[in-house]
Amino acid sequence: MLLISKTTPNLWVSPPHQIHRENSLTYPNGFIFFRPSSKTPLVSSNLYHSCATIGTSVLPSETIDCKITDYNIEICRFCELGNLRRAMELINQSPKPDLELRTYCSVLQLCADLKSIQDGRRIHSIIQSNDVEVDGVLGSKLVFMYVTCGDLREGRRIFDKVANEKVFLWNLLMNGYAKIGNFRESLSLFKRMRELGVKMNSYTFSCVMKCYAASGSVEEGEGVHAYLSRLGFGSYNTVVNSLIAFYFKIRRVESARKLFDELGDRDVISWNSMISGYVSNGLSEKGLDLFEQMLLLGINTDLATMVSVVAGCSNTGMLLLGRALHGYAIKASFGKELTLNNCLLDMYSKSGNLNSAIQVFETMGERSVVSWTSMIAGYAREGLSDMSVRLFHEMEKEGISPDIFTITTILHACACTGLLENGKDVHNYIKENKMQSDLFVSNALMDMYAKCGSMGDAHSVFSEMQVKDIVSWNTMIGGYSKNSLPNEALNLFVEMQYNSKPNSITMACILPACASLAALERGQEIHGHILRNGFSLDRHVANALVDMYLKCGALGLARLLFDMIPEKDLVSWTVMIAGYGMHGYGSEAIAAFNEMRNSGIEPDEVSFISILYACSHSGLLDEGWGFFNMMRNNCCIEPKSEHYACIVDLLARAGNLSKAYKFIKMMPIEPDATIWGALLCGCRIYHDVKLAEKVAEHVFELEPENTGYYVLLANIYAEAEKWEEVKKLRERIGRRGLRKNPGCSWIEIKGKVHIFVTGDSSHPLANKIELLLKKTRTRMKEEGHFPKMRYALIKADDTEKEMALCGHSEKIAMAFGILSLPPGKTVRVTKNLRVCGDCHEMAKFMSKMVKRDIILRDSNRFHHFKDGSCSCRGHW
DNA sequence: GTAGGGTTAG
Repeated sequence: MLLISKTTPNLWVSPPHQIHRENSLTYPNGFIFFRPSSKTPLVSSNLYHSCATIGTSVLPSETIDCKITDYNIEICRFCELGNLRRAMELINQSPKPDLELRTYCSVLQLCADLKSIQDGRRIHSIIQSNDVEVDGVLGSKLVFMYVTCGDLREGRRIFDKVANEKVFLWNLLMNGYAKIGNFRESLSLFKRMRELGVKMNSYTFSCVMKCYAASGSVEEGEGVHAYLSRLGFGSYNTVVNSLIAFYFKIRRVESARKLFDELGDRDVISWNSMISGYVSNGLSEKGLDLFEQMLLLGINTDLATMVSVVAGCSNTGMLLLGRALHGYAIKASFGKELTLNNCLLDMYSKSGNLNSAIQVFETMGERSVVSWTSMIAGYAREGLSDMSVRLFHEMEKEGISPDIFTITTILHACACTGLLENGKDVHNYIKENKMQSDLFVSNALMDMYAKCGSMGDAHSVFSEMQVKDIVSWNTMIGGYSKNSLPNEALNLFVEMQYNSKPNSITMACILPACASLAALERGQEIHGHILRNGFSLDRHVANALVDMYLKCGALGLARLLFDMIPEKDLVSWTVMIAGYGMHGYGSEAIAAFNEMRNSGIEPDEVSFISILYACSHSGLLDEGWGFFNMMRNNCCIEPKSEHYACIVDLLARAGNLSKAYKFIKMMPIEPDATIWGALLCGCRIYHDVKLAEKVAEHVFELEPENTGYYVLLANIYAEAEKWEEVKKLRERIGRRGLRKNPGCSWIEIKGKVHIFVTGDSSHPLANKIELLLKKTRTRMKEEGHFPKMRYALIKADDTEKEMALCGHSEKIAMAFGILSLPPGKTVRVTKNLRVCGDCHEMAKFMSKMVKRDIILRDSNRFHHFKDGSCSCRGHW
């Protein structure tokens, strides 16, 4: 037996005797589905058109006698037969003053039925030229004709003139406005009705509730609900159906359910409203349960049922049921229905069956903008953004104009794979078609620029937006955070609070900014905000908090928060493992990794990067190799350049420089600058100038603009006192017009960030800082620690070198921290580059001398200095 | 003579 429903499987596969055979279809796989009702819009409108055509053929024009005595009777006869062409011909032939009111009415009715606005206008002008008074029944007919044919403006003009008390016309206009999305006008007509005391009916209330649902007006909607109940319309199923849709729209699922439960005569629309309501409120399972009940109760289903159920299938990943419905739809001749095909296409693409989606797309007869958009989204979902872009151009060639959904989808596709140039083309399209006023479009545009790393462009979109919502702010803040512009992120976060109330997503966006600055106090402030607003239950927020504390050096606090996460996901574990790694707790990282696997969570490629880095920061060579092999052999994850870089790093740090070199040469992928860079770092640690030169050439070729690598090689030369080579390299950097990224360190004290650059003497406490550093140096010498001259990097005598060493920014920041913070408080310093060896020595000594912990975060990892030693144990 | 439910998204 085949199971589709997880909840009540046996109900889906009923034995044949339990159902009404004449009303069902049985499939070889055991599925049984009821036939839908025959009511489909397509069939009924076709039927109408066929009748009109028959009218023409039965009464060809030759059979009409030219000597007609009563034109009115003849015209009305043609109208009854639906032959508008002949009716119009006769009107043109007839002596105008003879035409009667009922004749005008009949022709106008037919014009409305056949949606022939030209003929309708012609009749209107005949009426005007004959000076017939437009009032009462004729006025109504004209309004009816214009509104039905889509000329709402002219219909409204006549409506206002004839001052109608007929509820039918009010309803007609209200619905006309609702259909074109002008809910405000529709509702203002409703208010006018109330003022004038026009007697309302169920049509009025259905329309009004639809408008409130669309505009999301909660209080007004509830008010009208109470009003219509008082008037006794609370039991009309058309009214209740629209109330159900209203409550689902404002996400009051329980209220909708209650109305449905209390509704006496439910029809297929009531059921469909419930199913689609559940599906669009993220409760697809409940929607599918109702569908099941519908089948069991033998209630007819129609196209709309199919559409909602297919949408429910794609949300719950119940592809098996979806496929069965697809087969059924074809047999029930829904196979050509555009909406259903769009739904099926979306279902296949969301469930990862791009090929099935393509098949639906290729075979569907009619394609709308929705079909194209779903297909573009489908390719983007699979990471095939190039295909998305291609399809976008193709649809334009086919004459289908992209709408705002298409635009946001194609922007998302560009964002996913960093297609900045294509994204800019879309931006031009947006400008040409004046779509930038749409909030979704502008938000997607900013997101695209942010993901492509172009924050300048993102900001110009942001600043030009007339209306911003919370998504706009979050996108910008998150963009700055991810693009290493934490100060911009924090500034914008402050500005945001004057305009919009932050939500949990804002928190997850701003925390990485605190993390990258190691701004612990700012981070703690935001943590307070999170607690006060109850955002701590959000998974993303909880993970971002742990990450922030880890990167601010508060490992213990981070672990505490990590332990408090009730359901740790892959991200939580990966963050924690990486945290242990950067703090030098390799074995704890390994323990966490194993704990994660024991709890049933399988590592992905990112968690392997974390664990491999943890191994390299603790010098755990064998363990690192173990994880690298586990990844390839047990987890079948193909290593990427980051993983190879970790292994090179591990080998190089352990001193296996030539092995690392051979490893790079044997890699199945082309090594990038990071991989060679890892080996270059190793060359520095083991002072291998010869290999360094060879490696550096690879690096310079791959990333000629990255000054960090030139500086690294310059340092290797300087440490070997090859001053001539240092000079040459400096010249080479100068020729390329490159400037060295200046080293700087910062420390946060009482919420204020103090930044120091190399040789900084601008600080008010500069003298005291210098004094403390000199005192420390003297004490160090007394105890036999001499300055590491090779780190001075300039050719000078020892006194000058000593002075240059003292000027390193991390030393100044540490000394300032010791002077400014109360005794016993941990000094936390962050540096944008790697810590220098001499500073590292001095930090160890200082921690013992002034009896306090110093935590230094450099660009690579954390160093906890305590009682004269460092947590890195030389692995850095 | 009118209506109520149906697909695409940040």
